[in-house]
Amino acid sequence: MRHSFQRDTIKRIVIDTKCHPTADWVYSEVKKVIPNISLGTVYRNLNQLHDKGLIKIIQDGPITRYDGNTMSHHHLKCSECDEITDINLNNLNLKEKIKSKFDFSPSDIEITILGKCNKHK
Amino acid sequence: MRHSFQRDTIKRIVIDTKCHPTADWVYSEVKKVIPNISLGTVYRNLNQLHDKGLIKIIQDGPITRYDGNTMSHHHLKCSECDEITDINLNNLNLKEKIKSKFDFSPSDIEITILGKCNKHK
DNA sequence: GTATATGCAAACAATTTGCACGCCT
DNA sequence: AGGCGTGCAAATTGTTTGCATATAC
Repeated sequence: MRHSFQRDTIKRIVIDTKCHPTADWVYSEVKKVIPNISLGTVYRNLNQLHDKGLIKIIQDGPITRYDGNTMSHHHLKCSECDEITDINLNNLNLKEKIKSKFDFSPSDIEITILGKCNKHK
Repeated sequence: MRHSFQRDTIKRIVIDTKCHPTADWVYSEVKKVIPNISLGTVYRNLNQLHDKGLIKIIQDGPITRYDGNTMSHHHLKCSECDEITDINLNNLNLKEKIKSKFDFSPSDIEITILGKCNKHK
């Protein structure tokens, strides 16, 4: 992967935010730095960064969001404000349970908890 | 919600299959029974059935799939054959853990385990 | 009779792609 | 020099919507 100012900027923006942005949000942010960047370039680079494992994709219903946190983690999603928060759930031991119970070799586990955050309960 | 042969047929097809179908797959199946049904009708009815809680939606990456199993359950997804399997994981007690640990009121938990099924390990 | 449901086609939104040109190495 | 990256616009895909007609109750 060659160097490009566009990709570096996109990567930095995704990693620097906590907001799990959509491609469109990233596009509008990058434009502040590179006004003539194209949306196609944003998509190509987000996909590329994801393919190389440098960012994650999280599916928020039909909406695709990107996540600069590449550590293993899970998500809380508030049904009132739609805010998505990263959480760590260690010691769940789910992979072992799955392996023994279902004859399936787990590689990754995605958990999303829907509910209400402290501002909306 | 009034009776309609279209909706009944769509509902039966989604409930009778284990394959977590896309709207398009449902469309092609319903056409075998109602050849002149329109794709719009399929979408409208799938959404309506979901709104009434009669079927579930599962998000498979950017692809929306429907699930006739309305019981609480989770999913295994094989990265080789893309097959999605329903599983039950009881006694996880995740809601309690979340509630105490994160100041968040969980209403629903979605777990997808990615990995390889017994045919592909 | 009235409201909901349907078929059809157009509209819409999100994402991808083809192409000519530009820039990194 | 050669190939990857970019901007632009068109194409593609998945889903929704407006409208006139048909159907359930």
